[in-house]
Amino acid sequence: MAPETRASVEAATAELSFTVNTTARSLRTGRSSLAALIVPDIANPFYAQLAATLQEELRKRGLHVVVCNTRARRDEEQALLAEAVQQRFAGVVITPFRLKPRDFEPLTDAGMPVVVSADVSFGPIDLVTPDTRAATRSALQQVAAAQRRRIAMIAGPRDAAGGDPRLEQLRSLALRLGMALPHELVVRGEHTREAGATGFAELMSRRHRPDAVFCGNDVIAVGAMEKAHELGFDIPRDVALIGHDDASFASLVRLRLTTIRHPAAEVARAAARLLDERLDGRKVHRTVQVKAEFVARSSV
Amino acid sequence: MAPETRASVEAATAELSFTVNTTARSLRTGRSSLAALIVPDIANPFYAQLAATLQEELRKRGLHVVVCNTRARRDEEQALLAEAVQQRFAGVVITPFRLKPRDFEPLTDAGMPVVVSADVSFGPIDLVTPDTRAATRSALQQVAAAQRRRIAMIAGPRDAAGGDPRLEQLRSLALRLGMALPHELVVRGEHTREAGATGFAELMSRRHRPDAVFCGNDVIAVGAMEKAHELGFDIPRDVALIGHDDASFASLVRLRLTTIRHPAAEVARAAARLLDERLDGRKVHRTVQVKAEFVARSSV
DNA sequence: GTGAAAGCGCTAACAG
DNA sequence: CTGTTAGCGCTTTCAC
Repeated sequence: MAPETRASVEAATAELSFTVNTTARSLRTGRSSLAALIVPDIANPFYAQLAATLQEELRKRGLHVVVCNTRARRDEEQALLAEAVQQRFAGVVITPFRLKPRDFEPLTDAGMPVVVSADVSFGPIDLVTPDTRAATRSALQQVAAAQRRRIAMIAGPRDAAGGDPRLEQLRSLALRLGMALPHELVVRGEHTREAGATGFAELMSRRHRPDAVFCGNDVIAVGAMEKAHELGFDIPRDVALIGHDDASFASLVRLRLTTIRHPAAEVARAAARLLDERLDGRKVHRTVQVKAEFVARSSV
Repeated sequence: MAPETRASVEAATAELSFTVNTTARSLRTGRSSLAALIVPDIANPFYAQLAATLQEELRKRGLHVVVCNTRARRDEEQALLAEAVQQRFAGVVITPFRLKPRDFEPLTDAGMPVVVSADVSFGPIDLVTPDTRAATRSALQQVAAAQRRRIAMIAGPRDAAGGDPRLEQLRSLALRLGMALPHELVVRGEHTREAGATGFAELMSRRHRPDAVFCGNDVIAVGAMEKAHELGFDIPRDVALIGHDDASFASLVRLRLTTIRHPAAEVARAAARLLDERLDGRKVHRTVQVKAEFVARSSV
């Protein structure tokens, strides 16, 4: 290209503060620079880490990541998949929770690249899946070595798509190692701290208590931990606790951190409100102050 | 609308599996249904919670959230702001780290709604900011009540935009309460666990050790905590530790959780690679297995 | 090398 | 209430 042409174009670009309109580009080329990440709960540090790394990787290809939370609800999962087609996203990475293989057909029919991250397959679709067998066996062996024989699990909900492979695997491996995972020591709930707390309390109220509790993920495990403390159980002396995922917090903290609370949820709500008002036509700028709070815990 | 017309349209819609092309819609209307959230580190649970709530709130208005990580780097912050204009996003919510007020001018000139979430103002722009004064005072009072007088801080980097309001506030309140925050007890680093660990080690190697350490955020505090354990310091007996933000993990764990590690970063990399290959034309589906790992910590 | 023109799929405006 | 049309800003193609 002639250097003078280039210079004149660049001058005009700066003058008019021109930037390409990627919407028009996408319409013309049929290619969007956005990929969707659809997960049950982006506030779960496991998914947050997933989002961070995915974002970094896809950036190399010029793709941005749209993060979508389903709160593990089937209707939201479906709505988000439909939206991905409408938006002509470049691709979708999803951890389905209550979706069925059929739900993906519109996407694959439309030729949209889809990658599923899950313990089990969701049909003829790209899959990233963990091989947890050896790890679960190691966990059981360590439990057995500590003379623990009564295994329990706080598992995910009964209606999750693909069943509960973590539970099934634990059951079959426990059997093989001569340990019991009796039906009354399997409790179920959502992947939340509340479910973990409730489940743990329930398990420890059994006539024959478990001496090791496996959890469907680390969020459940943390709920169980908190309840254990509340009920005066010592972990691991009274009962062993094993999570799933190694979400960042799992290794982190040895005691409760005293802190100055900056309320993220409140901040987000305020930001959303400000954006809303702008979209509704507000012209002058506003400031919202949210109140920080000193939270005294055991590190002081 | 005539019910028969409606029926015929819906039949055709289903027949051809038609969905609106939101790209074309955006081009025509000039309105995008995407808002950007630009933060230093989405893997930091504080920002993950922010993203989750923002997403939920904006969803009510039909907006999706594009999550962008800057890794606290000024060049990435600038690139992302420029990208927001190009993409004609409906709005931007950002926690700037090394940006200057001038960097926002192209956005405001283009009429794009921008909300800043930060401790200090970044010019004539909507702002969500925490009021940490009373909380910091409470923290200092509790520290003083425990007969601690030598305060330290592991602060953020020196070149952060807007200085370090958390440090300034701590210094001025400490002074007012008759406590010392001597210069040699202020160390600086990025908002990472590594910086927290390094900073803590440095502080405890001082001739006159601090008896209370404040941290710029909870990620730093966790790094400090780990280093304290490694060096054999007991918290809070030997030294008090105070964080900032109350990121979800801050209150959670009383001991190190044994878990089965599901490597989120590896999963993300695999998913990105699969997406890549699809975009490059691969037609058959593939499965990637990542290895889970049993991580024995103190809960078993 | 540069210039002109068509058309991506939609919405908004207007005519019937 | 329905049908027609222009044009959003870009990329691609083809002619110069």
